[in-house]
Amino acid sequence: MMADKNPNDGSGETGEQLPLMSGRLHHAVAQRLATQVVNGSYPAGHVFPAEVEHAELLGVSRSVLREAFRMLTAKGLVSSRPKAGTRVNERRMWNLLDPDVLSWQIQCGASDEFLRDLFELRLVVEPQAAEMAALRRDERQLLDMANALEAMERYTLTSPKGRAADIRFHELLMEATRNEMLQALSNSISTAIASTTTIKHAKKDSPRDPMPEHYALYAQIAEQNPAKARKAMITLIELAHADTQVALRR
Amino acid sequence: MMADKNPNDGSGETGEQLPLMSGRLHHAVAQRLATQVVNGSYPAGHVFPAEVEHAELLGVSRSVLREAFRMLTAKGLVSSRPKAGTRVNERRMWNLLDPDVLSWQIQCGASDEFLRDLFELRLVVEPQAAEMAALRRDERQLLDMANALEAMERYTLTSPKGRAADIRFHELLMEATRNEMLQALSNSISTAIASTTTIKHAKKDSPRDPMPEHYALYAQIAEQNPAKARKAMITLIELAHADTQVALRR
DNA sequence: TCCTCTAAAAATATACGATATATAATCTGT
DNA sequence: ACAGATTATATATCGTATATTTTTAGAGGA
Repeated sequence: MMADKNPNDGSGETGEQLPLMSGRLHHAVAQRLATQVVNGSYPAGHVFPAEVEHAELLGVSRSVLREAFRMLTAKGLVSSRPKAGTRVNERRMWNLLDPDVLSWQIQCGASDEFLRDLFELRLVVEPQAAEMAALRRDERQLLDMANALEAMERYTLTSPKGRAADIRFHELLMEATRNEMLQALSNSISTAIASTTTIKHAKKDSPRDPMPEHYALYAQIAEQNPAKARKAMITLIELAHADTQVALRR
Repeated sequence: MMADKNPNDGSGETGEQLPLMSGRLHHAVAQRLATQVVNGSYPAGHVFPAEVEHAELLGVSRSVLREAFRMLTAKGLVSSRPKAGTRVNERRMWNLLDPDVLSWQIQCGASDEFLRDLFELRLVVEPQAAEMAALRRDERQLLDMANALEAMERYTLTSPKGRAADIRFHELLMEATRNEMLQALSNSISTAIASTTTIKHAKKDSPRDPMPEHYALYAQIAEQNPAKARKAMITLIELAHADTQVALRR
């Protein structure tokens, strides 16, 4: 982008390739590096080439490379010190709940343990959240949730609109808990899982209809019945988990 | 730091001041800006001055300012586009669970709702985590937990060593859940709360002895009794919450 | 000979500055 | 209301200087 004296046309001098330049360059570089860190190409402790050399290798300016590394640093993936260079942090230093880190992990072929952990976390957080939502939701939120479900049913999860409605429903549910951090947590998870949903429904074989459990959950939120809302949420998550496993298994 | 032709001596041209230069400059700038974003000095929608002007205002180079903004962007605090400038995002875009964002919020005088949300989240996550830990812990973890508690009792929470032991105990507990994301979540929260603990125990008036509930929790983990471990954890969190409230109330 | 401490050196990220270009908002004329 | 020109801005590159940390070398002592 922009000052293209030595343009990035998708092929760096040594055969390295960026995803063909969409959006900001530093973002593309960050994504590329992050992906390789997350998928283990660069294991913990790995030291990257020196800035000048590395920038040349990638075919980008040093500033761009530095800004890319700043982003990774902000997410705990790497750290850098003069003389020592920039190195990959141990996994326990990563911000695993960061939306980007989450989506990178999924892009890099989510491992079975990753998916297990993710759904386990959902099972910890969201049933409790459903309880809170049942107790604290107001009429406006309830109405919006109904609308979201209607849209979800009309467009189905095979279309982007339908998936957006699904996400919207979960967002509203979390908003109803009136706990900002719970919202942040659950939204990270949902959007991450949503990207797997795309895969899930990409397959031609018609997947199970997800509406019944959604309506069941909605009904209990409407009834302001926390215990039943919790159970409905557990059911919903377990079905989603099963679907995802089946879909990714092939 | 470093190329100091127009050095940052703690007083920018227009009276702006950085926290007197510790560590990396872009980090200091990022911290300064983030603090002001988080505490509401720059409300959502606020547009920062243009890069050149802003850099001059802060008395730093453009690269430094840009890298600082990259970090804030990575944490969802701001976003920037050509011509439109760099602006503060709405709160729901922020990565509220990011360790830095969390600690910035605490530094900027955690509001009552913030603290309420935070402990509510703990009450959602950690009792369940205690259950898992009770079921999955191994002997090594149990031994380390015992050692941590011993150190915590010996040094007490008034000393850094004692607080480190407290954190270590919680880390071990989360490690025992064998769920990386649960670890990440709980560690973010613990370290954030730990910084308030410093405040809590800075006051001279001797605070309540926190050891009994810690030992009670440990005992149930050792017994591999998930139900009782859960209850013990709930007790622990509620006591900690009460202590924190009392301490910050003055 | 071996060890410890200190000082020099080297490697590297960090920081500054000038300049060019792409991008998106705004204005302008149809 | 729409298409094109204008403009403000972030984006991107390059060159250079400096601080920081690690490594190395040397001096002194046991």
